[in-house]
Amino acid sequence: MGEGGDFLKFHILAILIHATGIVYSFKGQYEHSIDEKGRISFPAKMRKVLSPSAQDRFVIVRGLEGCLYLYPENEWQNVEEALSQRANNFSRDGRIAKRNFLRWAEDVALDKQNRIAIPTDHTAFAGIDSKAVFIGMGQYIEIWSPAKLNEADENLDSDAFEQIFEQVMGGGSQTDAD
Amino acid sequence: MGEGGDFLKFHILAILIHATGIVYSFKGQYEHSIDEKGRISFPAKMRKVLSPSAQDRFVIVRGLEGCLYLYPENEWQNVEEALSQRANNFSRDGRIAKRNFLRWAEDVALDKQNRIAIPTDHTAFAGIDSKAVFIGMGQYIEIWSPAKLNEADENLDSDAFEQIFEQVMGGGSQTDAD
DNA sequence: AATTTTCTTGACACATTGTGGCAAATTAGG
DNA sequence: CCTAATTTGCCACAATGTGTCAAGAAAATT
Repeated sequence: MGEGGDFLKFHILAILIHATGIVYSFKGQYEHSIDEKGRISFPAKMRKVLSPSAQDRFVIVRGLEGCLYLYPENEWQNVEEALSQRANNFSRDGRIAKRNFLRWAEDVALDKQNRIAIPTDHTAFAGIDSKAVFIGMGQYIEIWSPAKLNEADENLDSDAFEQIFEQVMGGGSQTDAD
Repeated sequence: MGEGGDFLKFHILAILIHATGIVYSFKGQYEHSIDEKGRISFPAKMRKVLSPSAQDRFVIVRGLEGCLYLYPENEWQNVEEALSQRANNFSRDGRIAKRNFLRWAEDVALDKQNRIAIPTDHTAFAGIDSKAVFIGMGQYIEIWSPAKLNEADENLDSDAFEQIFEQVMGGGSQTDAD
């Protein structure tokens, strides 16, 4: 009952939020377990940050350093735009770049229990078996195997980190102007 | 399906998608096997992205780097337009390009089991025998022999690729409301 | 501290997809 | 015509993907 009505409400809300320029961003870290079919529940706190225009749909893609990137549908459009600007089909390098982006990109969606099914290609690539870590990265989310994440942490040069930290935090005042 | 609410949902969704400019495009990679008659099943996830105006019909043509290009019918029209414009502007090279593109173009269509029959000319050209790989490239699809694809991968300059990757993936955050 | 609500996850059932084998239909050649 | 070769369609099985339910854990509320 009233499903159509709720749906309509939902999208009117989406339009309003879009119009008023409210932008949420992902943050925090959450470790969840994956079932044998590759399904993992999406962190509730991240779901609250999801723009309704994403419609609970994502694109998952191979990332750098052996992790996966999860883009809400609405954000992914920006990626595709950037991609078509950077990588045109008329140059060989452009085609190669485009191919190697898109070939590892797939649509995923939240199910009724708020889980996403990570394709087996991607779990294999990221070395994920029974557990995975979601890390909020602002406009997108990284998904890591706990083991690989530890490795990456160990490789972190803490001096370099402090430097970056200071640079970013020092300039923070102008970032929120919309 | 076939319920009133779903019908409504579908059409509201269609309108929203149109309004927000969401354009589906092919992505992902799928390896399927070919039977001895050259038939290969079209990836289900790509079928979901197909515009109804394509009517399950495609044009298959020799591509660059030894692979095949598969264009949905509706998209092929744009290709022909672009071709005739280029042919006019750059007379001799344009004519050659046009001729060598069109002469290897053939119509294919999904059969009732959602397979396409790749002409033997084309499988021979692409070096495809028992397996083939579909790669979504946005507006069209590439079809590769697994062996040739591996070769092509080896030509990928991974440093250059990471650079492009960062540019494209990072570009999402700054974009304002449309 | 007790109760309610939400979240996570295991378990199960069912739907879809990919593929091989085989039959029917169509085409081509003698 | 009749036969051979090719194309197209159909069925069935296995594997995978998807949907649902419900128990337990965690968090929030009273």
